[in-house]
Amino acid sequence: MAAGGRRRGALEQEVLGCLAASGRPLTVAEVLAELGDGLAYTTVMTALSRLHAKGALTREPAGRAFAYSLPADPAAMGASVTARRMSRLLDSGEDRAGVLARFVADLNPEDERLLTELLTEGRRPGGEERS
Amino acid sequence: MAAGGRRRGALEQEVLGCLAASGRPLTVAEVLAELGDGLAYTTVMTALSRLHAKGALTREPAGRAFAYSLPADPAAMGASVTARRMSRLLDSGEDRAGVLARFVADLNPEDERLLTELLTEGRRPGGEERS
DNA sequence: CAGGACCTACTACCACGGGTTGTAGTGAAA
DNA sequence: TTTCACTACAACCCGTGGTAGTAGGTCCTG
Repeated sequence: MAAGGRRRGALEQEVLGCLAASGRPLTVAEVLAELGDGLAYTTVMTALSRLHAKGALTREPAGRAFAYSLPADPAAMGASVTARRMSRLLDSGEDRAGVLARFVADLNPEDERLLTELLTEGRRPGGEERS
Repeated sequence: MAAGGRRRGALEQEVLGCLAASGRPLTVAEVLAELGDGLAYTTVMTALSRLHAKGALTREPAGRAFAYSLPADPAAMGASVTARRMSRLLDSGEDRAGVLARFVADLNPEDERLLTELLTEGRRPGGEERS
């Protein structure tokens, strides 16, 4: 980060603000134009891509670009980010089944009920891209 | 950490080594005696307690002390640590159900099958203390 | 058709700060 | 005296986030 660059998280917050103000999916180029800070295209692209990778944004193809948007339910962003982090932890280990077994063992009965429902009735949160 | 203290992770490794060499659960005092480094009781106690808190060790009451031991299957330590980290992530959020729903949505069919089994047949890894 | 614009994935470097770990004291209880 | 939970401080370092270039591919225009 060169002198004069943003504080940690500041760019991401600006990007999120753009998307919230827009109310429709935006491509990297559109966000870049909105920010108007002389940033490199790839800086904004990386920010959007990272936000998507950590579950904070959804994206859909728009021509040969991607258009990024906030989750349908913005309040769900936190849940999505946390879930993705959990998934990454699960992926980082070697004994996947062992991890899952222990994770489940620590759940409370309410959680178990919910999971059972989700797994048996195939309910899924909708509208999010599967990577 | 005062000058001459251990590198990060070294104390934990020594403690784990004690437990592995012993082959039976050890109390803080016993580990302290084994290490024999002039450490404060509470230093060793904190190390053991933290290892337990992150899922690396199990413990059982031994009088008014706790006796710590490696998991029954030492290979399972990694899985236990990862599972605990996942649990802590889940606990850190606000929308528990939303997190779980999204986490499950990202699982592969094999994982789902396993989870379904665990949840419906009540299988649990045995011998570990529930906190 | 060639060149430029646009886009992505990949890569890389740097700053930073939050989480982890070593160390240990205190207070209360047994 | 021993033990635990709680608390606290300092050092460290890994993951995160800002920044941006490169390579390869697609599309559009002159």
